[in-house]
Amino acid sequence: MLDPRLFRTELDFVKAQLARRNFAFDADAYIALETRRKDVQVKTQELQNQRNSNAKAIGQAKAKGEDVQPLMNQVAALGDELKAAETELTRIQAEMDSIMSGIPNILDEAVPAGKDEESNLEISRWGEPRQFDFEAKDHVDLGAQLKGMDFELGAKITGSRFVVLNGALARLQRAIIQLMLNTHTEEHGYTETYVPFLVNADSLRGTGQLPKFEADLFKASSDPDLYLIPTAEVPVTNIVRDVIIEAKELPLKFVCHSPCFRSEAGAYGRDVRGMIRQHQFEKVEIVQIVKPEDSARVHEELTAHAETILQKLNLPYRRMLLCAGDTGFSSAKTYDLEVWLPAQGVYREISSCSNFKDFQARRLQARWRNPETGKPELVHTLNGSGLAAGRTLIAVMENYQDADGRIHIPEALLPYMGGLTVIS
RNA sequence: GGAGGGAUGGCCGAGAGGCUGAAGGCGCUCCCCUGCUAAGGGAGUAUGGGCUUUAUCUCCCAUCGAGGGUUCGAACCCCUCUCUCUCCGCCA
Repeated sequence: MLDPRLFRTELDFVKAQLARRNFAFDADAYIALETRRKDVQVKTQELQNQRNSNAKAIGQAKAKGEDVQPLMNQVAALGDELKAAETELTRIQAEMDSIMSGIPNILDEAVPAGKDEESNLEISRWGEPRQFDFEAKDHVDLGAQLKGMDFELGAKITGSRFVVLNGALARLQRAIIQLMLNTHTEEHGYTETYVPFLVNADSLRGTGQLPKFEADLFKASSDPDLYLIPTAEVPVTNIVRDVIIEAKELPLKFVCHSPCFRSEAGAYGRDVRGMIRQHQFEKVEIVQIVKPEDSARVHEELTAHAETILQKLNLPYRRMLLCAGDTGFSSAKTYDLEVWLPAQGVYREISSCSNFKDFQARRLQARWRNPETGKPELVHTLNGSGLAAGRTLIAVMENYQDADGRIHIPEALLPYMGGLTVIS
């Protein structure tokens, strides 16, 4: 959610910024509605004021034992008018709320123009893609050969885009998760959290998935509606919903491993092969709640925390700054980390690290008490995958394969593999 | 799943149709007192919104778990929902 004051005072700026995202914003309609809101709100509050002072006068007259009938007659007409005004105000506010909650965040100045991933900007590159003296297999072939990755079984049990991992590959994924959790807690100062994987609609509104992106979510048929989390970002960031945090508590740093569930209706036809795009996958998420002045610096740090995992696994990657058209709805600035996948010879997204600034915080009413003003002010929220575990599994398999299709365990994972050094 | 109790400010807790945005206590902040510590005295201490060119104060509106209703007037009465506690049942 953007600051409504920004719309009142700097409408041209807002229009220009939203245009960068190709977001069509009907400023005239907005102004008309806002003008109406102001009129109706002022009128409503005046009527409420009248009602309150009338009621008070009646109360006082009654206490003195005076006849209240003349006063009662006087206020009789007020009720209907007030009710009508209140109804109208509620309707207008709901309409404005619906418009506001559909407007994306304003992009950081550093975000390059562009309509899709073609315009993303490469910031840095780490590691050298390994030269293979044989034809590198992709994770699907490797997984089948090792009898540790079964998509048909996933389809039988549930449906398409689900997988069953078995034996050493299942353990390898767990080892990857362990490495990530231990690194972020022990080296980067994050607090490990365990959260619900089903969340209510308020939580999804808080982080920006609702109302616009319901089609991407799995909804449980319960009363009230609950949704499977698309990322741990949702429950973890909602820890601070409706909370005023003391300045000395900041920054809050959480790391959370969770399964993620994405319906992604309409995504069929893209990345159909293998574990790249599944309805369910494992991810380790890092989240920070910070003072506004710190968020730009923390965004760099948090991205570096995710990069640490790739470096420990010695996986070549590059850091991309997403362009305007590719940056998510709630984000002001996003870095994607893309890992090298040798079978396809491409870099593929394995982490997305975003600075939401106060966009989520405003929806969440997540605030801190600024000691300088003594007032509650919005915090900034950030998060990043640190990393997507399923895709990390793929990357390890493909980058650490040998000519026989065996997987050599990266050194950083050896402590978690119970003595296993090669999966064959 | 069944029966019953509860939800009020940072915390505890009074309040049972009108002068209650809310007694009292604790905590916190500032001031006074004090050689230091302790004790004591005084003042302040919810959030969102509106109006205003902006800011601050005053002012106005809303909020006592959430949403409806009754009423001139609701923390208080009625209905629905959520959460929570106790007991019973079931259970990893």
